[in-house]
Amino acid sequence: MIRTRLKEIVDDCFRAGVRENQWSDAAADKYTVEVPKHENQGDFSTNMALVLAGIEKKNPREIAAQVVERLKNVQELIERVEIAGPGFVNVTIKESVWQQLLKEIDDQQESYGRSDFGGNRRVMVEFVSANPTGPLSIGHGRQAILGDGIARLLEATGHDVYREYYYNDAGRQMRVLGESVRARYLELIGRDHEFPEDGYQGEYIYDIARKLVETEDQSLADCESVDPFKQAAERTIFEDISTTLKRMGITFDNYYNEQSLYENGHVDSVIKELTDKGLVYEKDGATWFKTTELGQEKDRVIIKSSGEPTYRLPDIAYHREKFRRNFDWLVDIFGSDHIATVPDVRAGVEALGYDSSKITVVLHQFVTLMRDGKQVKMSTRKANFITVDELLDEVGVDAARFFFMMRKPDSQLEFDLDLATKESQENPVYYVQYAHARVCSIVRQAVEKGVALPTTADADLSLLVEPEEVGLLKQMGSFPTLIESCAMDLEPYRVIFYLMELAGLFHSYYNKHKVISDDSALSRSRLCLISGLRTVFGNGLKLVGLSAPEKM
RNA sequence: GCGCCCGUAGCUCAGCUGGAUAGAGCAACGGACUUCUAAUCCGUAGGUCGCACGUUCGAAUCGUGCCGGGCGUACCA
Repeated sequence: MIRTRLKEIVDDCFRAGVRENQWSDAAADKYTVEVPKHENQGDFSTNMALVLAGIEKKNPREIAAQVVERLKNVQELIERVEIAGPGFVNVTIKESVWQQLLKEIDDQQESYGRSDFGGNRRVMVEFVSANPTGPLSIGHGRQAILGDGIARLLEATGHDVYREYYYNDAGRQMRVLGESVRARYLELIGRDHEFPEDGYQGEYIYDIARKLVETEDQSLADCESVDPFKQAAERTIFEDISTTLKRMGITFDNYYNEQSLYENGHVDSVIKELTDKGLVYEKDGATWFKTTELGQEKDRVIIKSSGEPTYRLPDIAYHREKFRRNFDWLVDIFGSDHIATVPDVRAGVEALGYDSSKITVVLHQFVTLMRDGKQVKMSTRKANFITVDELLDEVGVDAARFFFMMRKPDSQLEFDLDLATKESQENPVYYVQYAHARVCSIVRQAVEKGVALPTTADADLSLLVEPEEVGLLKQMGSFPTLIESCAMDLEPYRVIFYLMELAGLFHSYYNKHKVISDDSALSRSRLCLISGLRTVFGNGLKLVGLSAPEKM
């Protein structure tokens, strides 16, 4: 990676300055090497002189001059070094360095952009985790794509990723679900029934009940327990959910259920341990967790006076199990409505002797669905919501993935159905895919015209001197760095922005320059560039789970 | 009330953890297909970065206080 190599050179320069008492080493690790905003500011820029000047109380431009003197003598990589603005040192890289990048891409192919910097660390990504009370909603869709994007990034950077889906099958929600199914079942067989006040009203409840009538006939009419209804609902709904997820290309290594935490005694043992540590007490018939002793504002109920635990308790037990299962890093993807559980879980595992800093929580904001310029209001219980399945029917998998991933998690996501449905033009999904298809088309043309596809060895890469070509090379060269930083920050949306930018550069280039021409030497060089682009577009698209069509 | 997130072009959003002249896409307007796919390109226009102080060589970015929106603040998950 070119930036990394340059950073090493700049670091050497810094250390040499320290050795010769030009400056102290107080600025070590404080300065950066970055890509500047404007084109006339070189390929990379370091703020070392500015940082040093702040510490040493010296004139930044004077220090910059010293930095320049040192870098000037470096033969490797560097074409030109200059001082700019308040004291930036701008470095221009030799064109040949960019051109040689194509060899690297050619060698690495599918693995260009991948790295092993994760060191095979075992990381669990927990996401979706929707309770099986109904079809996946739009909000779950965002989470599914976000979590999957994060998982893919971590895989690409050498982490050992385990995807897990956690669901609550023990609580009140599922009981209400079972009661809702029972009511519909009784209704269908013509018995008296009372629909629960806060029951689930969706049409899918009838479907489940209808199935029960088919398989069980009237045998459940006088059944005391809701369990058969609950189980039937859970089974059917889960089938639906996993079908939907598969449609989006998402699979899990494991589904973990709350019930098992009770069956295996994990919940009890959490209570016991916390009690032993004096962090639990009884009040008003409920059991409380002394979170105030762990830095929070108030204590929290972990077992209700009814005897049922609150969500906190199994959540803590579950996270302790994650630690016990020997993961090095726990990534939780939650909707922002679940934010309240985060401090409780952290406090809980911390109290149980685990290092909560190994948990990273990615919270994402809500999705608002827009149709005809107006917001579509939704509620799961009332069942007037658009499911992920319906969305996929309407806009397709690629558009759904693209739109869900396009925004940073902190922002509310406005999903414009009209825009995503549009088959063309304004729809940004096609912009990137079209770039890939175009690249593939050029390759096809070359083959048809009998132009042998060159390897980087038998092309003169020094012919790639057009500004658009060098610009493309630079963008292609930053791909591996980008993937690493996206993975580290758990931000798949930036991959989308990168690809859009690369596509923009390519489309401009395409409109201005001909790849296959009478000049066979030039054609060969440009075909190498095109072939590199195909690799980067293909790798990038696949990395975020989008298809890379060869024709459109 | 308190906690977290958001506020940047008419709309939807970037802005790489404090840098150099504020960036895209869409919408608007004007151009480019006998030439590797026009699902594309080129150009024009569009801004008190919510407001006000503060921190410093330098702030959209950091701090404080307001304003506006979202989500929490359950013996719901």
